[in-house]
Amino acid sequence: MPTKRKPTPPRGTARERLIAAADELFRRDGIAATPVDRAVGRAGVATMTLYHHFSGKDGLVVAYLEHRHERWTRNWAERTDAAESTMDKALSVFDALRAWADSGEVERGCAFVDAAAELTDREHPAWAVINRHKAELLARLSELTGSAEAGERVLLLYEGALIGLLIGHLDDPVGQARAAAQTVLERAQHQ
Amino acid sequence: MPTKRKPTPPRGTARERLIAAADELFRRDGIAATPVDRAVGRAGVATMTLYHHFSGKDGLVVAYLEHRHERWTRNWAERTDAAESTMDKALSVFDALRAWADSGEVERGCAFVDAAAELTDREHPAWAVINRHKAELLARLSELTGSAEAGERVLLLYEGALIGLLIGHLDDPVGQARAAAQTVLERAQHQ
DNA sequence: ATCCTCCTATAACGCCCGTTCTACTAGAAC
DNA sequence: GTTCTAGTAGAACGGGCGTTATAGGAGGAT
Repeated sequence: MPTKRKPTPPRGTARERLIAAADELFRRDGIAATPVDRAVGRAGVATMTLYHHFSGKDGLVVAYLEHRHERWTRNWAERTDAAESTMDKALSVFDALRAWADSGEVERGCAFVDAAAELTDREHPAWAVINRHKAELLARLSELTGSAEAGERVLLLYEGALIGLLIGHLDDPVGQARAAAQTVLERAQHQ
Repeated sequence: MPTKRKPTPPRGTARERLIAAADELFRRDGIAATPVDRAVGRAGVATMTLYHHFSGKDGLVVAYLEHRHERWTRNWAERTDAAESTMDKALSVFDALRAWADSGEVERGCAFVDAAAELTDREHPAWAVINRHKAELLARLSELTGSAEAGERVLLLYEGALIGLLIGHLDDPVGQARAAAQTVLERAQHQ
């Protein structure tokens, strides 16, 4: 167990710094457009260190997406817990998204949508993470809304909001999506 | 005016064949992952021909997106014209999308979303086409639904359906989005 | 017949990228 | 103090890509 190895780029193990650098660069510039050397330089480690910790660039991409998934899941769960009514819990995904967006994390939309668009080869190991992320999202939304159909429709609005954030052609995609979702849910329970 | 130059890859001018090849390859494999030589080979023209007709790969990307935009606009307009009620006209974007998807054009979602995710540099000339496409989409939807807000909400559902088609984690994203949009529009007019 | 335009064919240039090799270093564990 | 682990540094390999240069051919227009 190492106490501290290299204080140059201050905190964390080499592995953590690599993931943090990938998180920043893959998100901002895209996966294909980010050479491993740039991520390695940003993390302040040697090139070989990447290959000691991951299978290669693909492995780093997988770790990056898993890291995103964990952070997002945690962020969303906090919002769900903070909500009081059943309706607010079902809509908490939009509150989490707004907080995410306000913190500047989403200038470029959703990491998983971007990755899905970029990695056209479905055999790429990252697709397993993408599929898992979206499946868990749908499962949780179905649970919170009380029906698979309602969960699916809220998910559609959530993903529409993500595109709105990516392209930036709408004033307030998250607010509009939340309002539309509320309408959809009210209709679902009045019936 | 040439009558016919080269019958090897049967039809169209060199320019048209280049765009057709780009349309196929950029869509299937992604823009960055498609080398110009492959598009050139698919079109059955010489490499230099690409540079006679376009400013380079970027120019071909722009032409590719413009071509997509025109085809989509035509396809959608046909569905709108075929619809009878105001409601069906407002929802015709989903019928157009379903026809598009059934014809196998959308195995990988929306060309504009993919391009937006891939081209992280907003200065890329393709972004002008992306912005124009989404702006026209929103304007037409607002016109058909009768309000900017309703248009925006239908657009969110449309884009959610696109992501559903890209990732393939939903059974029937287009049908669910259409049904949710109908709910949203009914609520909008009862109020 | 000559010109002009469009297109072809091939090769090359310069650059970037993912990965690997080799040899080395510094601290922790024992 | 020796051993082990994790990391470092730098160079190199093999391959791919966008673009350009050169030289030439084929067909309609005049």
